[in-house]
Amino acid sequence: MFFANRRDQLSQDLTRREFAYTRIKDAIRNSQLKPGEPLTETRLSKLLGISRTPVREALQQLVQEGLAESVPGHAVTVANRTIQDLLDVLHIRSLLEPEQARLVAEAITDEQLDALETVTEELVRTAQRHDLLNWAVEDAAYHEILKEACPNRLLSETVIQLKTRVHHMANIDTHTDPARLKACTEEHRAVVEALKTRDGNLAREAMEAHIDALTNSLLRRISYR
Amino acid sequence: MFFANRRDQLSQDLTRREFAYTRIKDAIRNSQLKPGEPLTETRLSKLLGISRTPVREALQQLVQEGLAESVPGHAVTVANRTIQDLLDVLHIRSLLEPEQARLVAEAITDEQLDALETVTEELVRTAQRHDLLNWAVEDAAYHEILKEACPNRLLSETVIQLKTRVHHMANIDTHTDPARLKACTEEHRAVVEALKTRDGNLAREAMEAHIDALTNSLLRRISYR
DNA sequence: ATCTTGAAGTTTGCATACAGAGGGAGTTCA
DNA sequence: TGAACTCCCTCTGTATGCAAACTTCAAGAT
Repeated sequence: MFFANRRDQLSQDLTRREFAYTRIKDAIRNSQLKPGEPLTETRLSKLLGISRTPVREALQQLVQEGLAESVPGHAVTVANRTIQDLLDVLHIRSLLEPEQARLVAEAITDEQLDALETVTEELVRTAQRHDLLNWAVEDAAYHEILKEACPNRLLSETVIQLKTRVHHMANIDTHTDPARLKACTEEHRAVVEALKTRDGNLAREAMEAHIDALTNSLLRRISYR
Repeated sequence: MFFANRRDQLSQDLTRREFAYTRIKDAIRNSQLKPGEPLTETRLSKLLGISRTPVREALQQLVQEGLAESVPGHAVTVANRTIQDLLDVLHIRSLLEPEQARLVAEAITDEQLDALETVTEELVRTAQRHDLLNWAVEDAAYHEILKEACPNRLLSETVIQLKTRVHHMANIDTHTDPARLKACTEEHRAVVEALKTRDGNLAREAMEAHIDALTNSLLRRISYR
């Protein structure tokens, strides 16, 4: 159901809009809300126990982030992404993330490196248990650190935005394959190792290798069908 | 004033939200609304002759596009962009647009090439009159065609989004310099010429040269201060 | 059989009402 | 003089009401 736990429903320092936003977004991500499904304002507002106004604003945000689609004067629906969308995102990431890695390598602080180290260890641990949920959490933390360490914030934000756009496809993404998940984690670690040297080119190459691996894994998966 | 002309105020096939959005966006672009200025919902709704609801939604959209900023529980303000923001955008564009040009070169149709040709002629004409307003319109049309012709739509949309993010800085951008405006137009034409050959590498290089020129012009301008 | 029409019930888009948060002026107290 | 408090006013966040648009579905027309 939409709310297994009502405890955090309206925790003090969260506006109703933010509350609705995170709930609906999570529901899309874990496929409780399926692609193409109409997101009726009244239905959601009843489910969430709030009025239509904040729900409506949350939906607008989701549409702008590409997680939902809207035809004016018509119900908002959950976005129906394709494999091609995933490939498109990867293509853009292959242009942005290596450069991001390069910039980060030349600007990262020791504290940030330590933080990355910790996150990487968590990635390894969650990958071993095949704990996809927490792996994704750590992956987000990883990107968050890169964002903080990158002199070009907009670049990092763009990367994150692109990732969230197709995040609800994680199930058909490479991460369902346990072997691939571990390999992916190793690639993350390789990037961190490169960052440690503060050699921009090394970091760029490590990130390139990572995105290439993601892409190839996806392509291989497609060709199997 | 906010509305020199009331004639198109609520033209039939435009929702009030879209109406508010374009009006406020235009006002930000031409500096009728200045950076840091608070965008009070009631004030705007009175100015626009509509209620707070669609204004509020328009503001939300502007915030997500980076043209405005919002502190929760506080008025939305016009974003205060810096030269560094402009440079950051150019850096990202330098990663994306050459690749976009490459993809377009390999997929563009004859009709789209014709359309680009027409737009380019308009760019030349407006540049000669130093008609910045219409030049910007044609530039948008130019990018719109590239978007249509690019197999990776998301890539094109990302580029457009990045451009709009700093579009209201056009005044301190390179375009205030007449010579630079003409040069810029020539670079556009060079890209189109390259696209005509349908040679991906040629198009990529032409676009690279264009972004580099933009960046260098901006850097030169900064160093003068 | 297919297209048109139309009436009922949803659903969106917008307006408006209201409560609580925030900011500022003036006043009190140290 | 300056700090803190209070009252007032404005503004945001949210709820709700209402009309127009849209969907659906079935009856009627071609």
